[in-house]
Parts: sequence; C-alpha cells; structure tokens
Amino acid sequence: MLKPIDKTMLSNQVFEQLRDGILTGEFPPGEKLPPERELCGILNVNRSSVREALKRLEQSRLIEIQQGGGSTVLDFNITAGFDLFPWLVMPGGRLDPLAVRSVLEFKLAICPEIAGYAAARIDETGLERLERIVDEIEACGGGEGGEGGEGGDIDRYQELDFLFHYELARASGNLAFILLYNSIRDVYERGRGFFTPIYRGTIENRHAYRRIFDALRVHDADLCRRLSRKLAESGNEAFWKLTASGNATS
Amino acid sequence: MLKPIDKTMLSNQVFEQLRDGILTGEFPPGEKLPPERELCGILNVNRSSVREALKRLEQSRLIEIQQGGGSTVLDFNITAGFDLFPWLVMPGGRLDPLAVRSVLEFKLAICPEIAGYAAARIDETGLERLERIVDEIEACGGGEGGEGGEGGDIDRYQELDFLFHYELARASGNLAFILLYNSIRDVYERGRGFFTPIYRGTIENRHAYRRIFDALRVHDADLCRRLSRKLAESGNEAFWKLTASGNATS
DNA sequence: TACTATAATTGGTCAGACCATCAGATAATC
DNA sequence: GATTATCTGATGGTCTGACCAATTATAGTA
Repeated sequence: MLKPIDKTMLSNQVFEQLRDGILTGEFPPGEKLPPERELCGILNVNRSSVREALKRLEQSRLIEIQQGGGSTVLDFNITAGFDLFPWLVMPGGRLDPLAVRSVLEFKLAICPEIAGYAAARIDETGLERLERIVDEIEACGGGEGGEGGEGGDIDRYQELDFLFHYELARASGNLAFILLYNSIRDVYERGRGFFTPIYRGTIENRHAYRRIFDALRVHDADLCRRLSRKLAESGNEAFWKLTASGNATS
Repeated sequence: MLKPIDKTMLSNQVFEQLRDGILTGEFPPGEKLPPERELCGILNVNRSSVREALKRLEQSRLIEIQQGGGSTVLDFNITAGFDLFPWLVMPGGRLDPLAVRSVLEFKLAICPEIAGYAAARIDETGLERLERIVDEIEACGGGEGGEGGEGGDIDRYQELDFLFHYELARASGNLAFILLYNSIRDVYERGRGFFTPIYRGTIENRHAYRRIFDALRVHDADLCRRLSRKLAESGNEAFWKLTASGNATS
C-alpha cells in the first residue's frame, strides 16, 4: 500500500514527461510544444523548472527553441545522438524489438574490433583488471546442477559481462569505443531484468572470456577478434531462440 | 578591430565555458564547482542562466549536482556519453591527435558493418537517394587538372561523403548506427576545415562510391563490406601520410 | 494585392524570496 | 573521552513577478 516517494526534482519530472511524450509520438516532429507559461499551468510547476527541462530537451536535440517563436519538436531519428539510445530501447519500460535487434547487431559489429585493438594495446594493469573479472566470471555457477535460485549469479554474470567488455574498450585506447560503452551502460542497467533470460542461456560460454583473455595476453589481435565475434554471436543466438519462443519483449 | 557580437544565450555561454573548463582539465574530476550564487557573481549573470547551464552539464554527465552539497566534476572518460565525442576531438578548436585516431579507427570498424546490413535491407527509395549522392560525388572534379581553386568541390565532396555514409546507416535499419551518425555529424561540421586536406588526398577514390552502390543494388552484403572497408582504409592512409609530413593537427 | 507599422505572443534575463537537504560545528549523553 | 543528538550555515530547488528581445499575427496603408 505504501509506495516509495518520488523524490526526483520537478524539472527532471517535466523533462521525462516531455521526452517520453516525444519518443512515443505523442508530440510528433514538426509540432510545437505548448508555450512555457502554458506548460507551467498544465504541469503546475514554476517556469524555472519548465525552462530547465526544455533546455535539456534541446541539448538532447529533441526540440528546437527559438526566442519568440516557441519550441518545435524535432525528428529524433534524424537529430538525436547516441546518448538517447537507451531510451529508445525501452520506451515506456518495454523492450522495443527493433531496437533490441539493433543492440545485438551493434555489439556484433564493434566488440570484435574493440577486442582487436585491445589486444594490440593492452598493458599490464589492464590485464590485471581483466583477469580479476575473468576469474569471477568463471566462478559464477551456471547450470551444472538444478538447484535453482541462482538468480544472484546470473545478475552478477550479467554485470561482469559488461565490465569485461568495458575494460576491453578502455584497453583499446580508443575514445570513441569508451564513450560508446558509457552510453550503452544505461541500456544494461535499465534493461537488466529483461536481458537476464538471455544471459541464462549464454552462461555456459563463461570459459570463452578466459580464451579471449589468453589471446589478449599474447597480443594476438586476430584471434581476439574471432573469439569476441564468436562470443557475441552465441549471445545473439540465445536471444533469437527466446524471441522465437515468445519469452522476450514481454 | 570590430569583432562579431556573440548572440548566444547567456546560459549557453555559461555552459560552454564550464564544459570547456572541464574538458581541458581546468576543473579536474572530483573537484567541486563554485556554488551557483558564486558563479553568478563571477560570470555576472543571473542564477537562472547558471542553473540552466549546470543542468545541461549534469545531463552530459560532466558534473553531479547534489542538493545542499554542491556540484562535483565527474571524470568524463568514465561517465560521459558518445554525444560528447565531437568536443573531445576538437578541444579548444584544435584537433586532438588521439581523438582523431579514434575517429579513423572507429570509421574503419563500423562503416563496413553498416554497409553490410544496408546491402541486406536497402529499399528502392534508399537506392534512389544514394544514387543521387553517388552521381554528384562523381561529378566532383578531382585533380584531373591543376586549375586550383577547387575548394568548393572538395567541400561538397566532404559533405557528400558524410551524406553517403549517413544514407547507408539509415538503410541499415539499425537505430544504433543512425544515432551514431547523428552524433558524429558534429565532428564533421566542426572539423570541416581540418579534414579538408584528407579529402583532397582521397577524392581520387570517388568512383569507389559507385562500386559500393552497385553492390548495394544487388544486395551483395559481403562485397559491400569489403568495398566499404577499402574506402575507409584509403582515407586513413591519406591521413597518416599527412600527419607524417606534419600538415595535420596544425 | 503587397507592403508596412503596430500589437500580441513567446522565449530570455533578472531580482529577491523561501524551502529542502547536506556538511560541519556544537552540545548532550553515556 | 567517545559517541550521539542537535543546531547552524551553506547550497541547491522552487516560486513569484517583472521586464527585455525576438518572432509572429494583425491591422492599416499604398
């Protein structure tokens, strides 16, 4: 009966409402948003809060503000940057199948490349950090028994999988890859529960990380690429199996 | 003597000053920004303007704001998303060599993949749009004479090259790739002048676009990937030649 | 009809006030 | 003396109301 109290700042609530309204098409591209003063009345907040929200929407390139001319909704497909991706993957708390496909294809495209550069450039400290992660991944029990209640391990495995790839991105010495993973982090965190079934199907591959690590250690870029691609492919296959059986995007 | 007047909004000027200060290390990670009221005094603007700027910095994940606790500078390498990339490529108007290398490697990694998916999914309207672009690229005169003053053509070629790849991203049907190019667009626009010498060296490849287009038309994904990779590689080589001779990043 | 001047709309900035939260100092308690 | 509770100041969050600046709509004029 008692619900947690929403302690988000007002300007943030305004921002989220308008952002979701734009992403769901409630405010279609080209249309004008209500004037600031009108929004104040509708939302029952001060103009400062509204303005802070509008400025953030403008920065996300979801709207265009023109002095004297009002705020116009932009077509986020054309204007919005990659930082918006997490919100397109889960509009309104549900997974968008097309966006999920995009995620999987995207991982398949960049993970091997990241691994390749990482193999060429990784240093000792990077290797150490990765080894700790690999060790812990292998320690995650996965399906050897039917004891059930292994959700904790799956959760941790999911987290470690991200950390593993994030460390690879850092080791690649490529700013673009690092920033990319910073943006994607939200996808993982927001969609944690939804991706769990996928990871449950791929945890049997947890020794694959070790193989990649060994290839990194000897700076075998080509092998890293191949192994990383294989890992990504197995994850994608697990997902498609689930969607086929109708268990995902629910 | 007469300088153009900066007509940007005050909050935007505040935002840019603080952002650049953070990116250049003037405000190192972990350090606290001056309190809002103090910033008002320093910058001689109203608190609303300061707040709007701070909210945007927070959204860019460059700072963390805590009620009663001030604003803390974050480590953008760990927190900032891909949308920040353009500003890391050209901090203070100069090219950052490491970031440029990142751009080139990044293009090399994703362009072929985009082309591959585009080949599988492109439709008639997409082909039409691309053909117009390819036609115009081929019409760009490039180095056949020594008439000089061909800057207009180079500029247009540069623009068309981006449009070509952007259309590929759209045709790929992958949201991630599209958003990526939306983010990258700024890199091209802000660094237009700096990249021109590169394009001057690669304009001789302008028939490569036609070959990719032909492969797209017959949905030959593998050929598209190979051709796209080759195109990206030739661009990168042109850049490294320039850096070797010390003409870039000037 | 086309152009121009005016008025209304709307975003940008400002000033000042008060509330909510946090951090450090102070006082109370064991 | 150490720990805990409380108080105080600093700082961000919200509100009110006003005025400026740019745009847009309207009315007037040639």
